Amino acid sequence: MSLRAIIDKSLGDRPAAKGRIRQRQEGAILKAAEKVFARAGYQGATLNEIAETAGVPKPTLHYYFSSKEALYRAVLDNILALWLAETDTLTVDADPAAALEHYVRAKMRLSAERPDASRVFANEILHGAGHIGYFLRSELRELVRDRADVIARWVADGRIAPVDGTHLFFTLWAATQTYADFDSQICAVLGKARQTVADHVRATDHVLTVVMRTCGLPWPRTDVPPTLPEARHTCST
Amino acid sequence: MSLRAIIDKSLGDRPAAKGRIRQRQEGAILKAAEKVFARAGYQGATLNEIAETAGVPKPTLHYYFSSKEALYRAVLDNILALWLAETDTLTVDADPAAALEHYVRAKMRLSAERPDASRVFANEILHGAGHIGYFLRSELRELVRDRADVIARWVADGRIAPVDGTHLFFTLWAATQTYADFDSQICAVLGKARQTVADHVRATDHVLTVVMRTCGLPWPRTDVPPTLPEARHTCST
DNA sequence: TCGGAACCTGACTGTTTGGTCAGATTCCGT
DNA sequence: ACGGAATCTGACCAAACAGTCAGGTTCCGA
Repeated sequence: MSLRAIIDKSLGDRPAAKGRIRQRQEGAILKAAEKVFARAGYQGATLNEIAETAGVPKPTLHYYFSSKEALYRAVLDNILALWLAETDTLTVDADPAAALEHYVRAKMRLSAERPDASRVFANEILHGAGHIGYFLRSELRELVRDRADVIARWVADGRIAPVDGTHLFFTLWAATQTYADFDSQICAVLGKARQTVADHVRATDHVLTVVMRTCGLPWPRTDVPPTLPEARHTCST
Repeated sequence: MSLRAIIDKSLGDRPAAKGRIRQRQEGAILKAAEKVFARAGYQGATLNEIAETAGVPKPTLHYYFSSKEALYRAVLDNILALWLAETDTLTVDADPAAALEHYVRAKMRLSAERPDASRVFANEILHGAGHIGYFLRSELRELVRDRADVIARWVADGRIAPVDGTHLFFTLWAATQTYADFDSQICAVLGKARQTVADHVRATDHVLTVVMRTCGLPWPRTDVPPTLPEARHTCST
C-alpha cells in the first residue's frame, strides 16, 4: 500500500482532484492555515487571520472547509505524509552509516525547509495528539517497530554499538525537530535574529556526530568520498 | 546574585510573602493554571477551567491575578527558575562524566516529575517565546555561554571528545524534554497508556548512553561504584 | 470584642469567535 | 450564447470569552 493510500485510509478519504479553481484556492488556504496554526496553535489561530493571510473573505474558507476543525485536519494530513517519509533507506541490508546519515540529513532538511509543518505537528503532540492519536498508535508505531527491528539486527550483527532502536528514534526526532520547534530559543541562545544556512550546516554536523558516535560509527565517514554539498535551503523563520 | 533575585529582576518583582490565606490560594491557583496551560496552551486555556480546577469561582482568580496574562507570567516565573537549575556541577574542575551524568539525570527527573512545567515552557518557546524572549536572550544565553566554555575547555584538555558545547545543550534539552513534551507520541509508539517508572529508567539510560558516547566517555562508568537507585518518581500523565 | 483590612462571589458586560445564509457573480461544457 | 453548476461574499447570529463590580463575609491585630 502506498504511503498516500495509508494516510488516506487512516484519515478518511477526501474527494480527489477537483476543479482547477478549487485546487488553487484549497492550496492557498492550506498554506495560510499552516502558517497561522504554527504561530498560534489550534485554539489561538482565528479563521479571520487565516482568511486574511490567504487573501480571501472568511466565508470562502467555509466554502472549501466545513469547519475550523476540518481545515486543521487537512493541514495535519499533509504534514503526516512528510513525517513517515525518508525511512526507506533504513533496511537491514543497508550500510548503517550511510542510511543513518541519509535519514538525519532528511530530518534536518525538513526542519529547515518546513518549520511551520514541524511546529504544527509539535503543537498537536504537545497538547495530547487528540486529532492524530490513531495515526501515532497505528502507522507510526508500526513504522518505528519495523525500523527498531532493523537497528536491533544491526546491533546483533555487530555492525553498530548496542543501542535501543526505539529510543534512538525519540532522540533523533527530538534533536532534529528542536531546530524548528524551538527556533526562538536557539536564535536567542545563538544571539541571532534567525538561523542562517551556516548554522544549519553546523547543527546538521553536530546531530550527525551525536548519532554516529552513539552507534559507534566512524565520523566523519572515511570509507566514502565526502557527500556533495547540500541543496540550498530556506532557513528563514 | 541569587537565582531567585535574577528571575525577580528580569520579570519584575511581585510583592513577597503575603498573608497565610493568600499564599495558599495563590499556590492552588498557580498549580491549577500550570496544569490547564500545559494541556491547552495559553490561548486554549480558559479562566473558567482554571478556576474550576483550582476549586474557586472565577472572580477569585482576578482577585489574586489581575489578568490571564499576569497569571500566565506567574506560572512561567516558577518554571524559569527550574530551568536554570542543576547546572552548577558543570565546571571546568569537575569530572566530565560525573557532571554530565548528574545534569542529564536532573533533566530527566524534571521531565518525569514536572511534565506540565516542561509543556508550558515548550509551548511558550514553540509559539515564539513572546513572554520570555528577554529571559532567553539574557539569563539563558549567558548560562549556555558559560557552560559551553566549560565543554570547550574539557575538549581542549582532551578530557572529552570534540563536540560543540552549545549544540550539545540543544541536543541534551531536546532529548530529555521530549519525554515530557511529546509524551503522547512516546506512549503511542510504546503502546502504553502512560510511561512507567521502568520506561523512565530505560529512557534515562538511553539518553546517558547518547551523551556519554557523544563525549567519548566510558559508559556505564567503570571507575566508580554504581549510583544509588533513583528516587521514586511520579511518572503519571 | 471591635473595626478596618483582606478575602470572596453572583450577576453582569463588551468583545471576539466560529459559523450561517441568501443572493450575486463567474465558470465552462454543450 | 446559453444554463446549470461552481464559486464567492456582505451581513448577520449565538456562544464563549476575559474582565468588572457592588456588596457580602471572614480574618486578625489591638
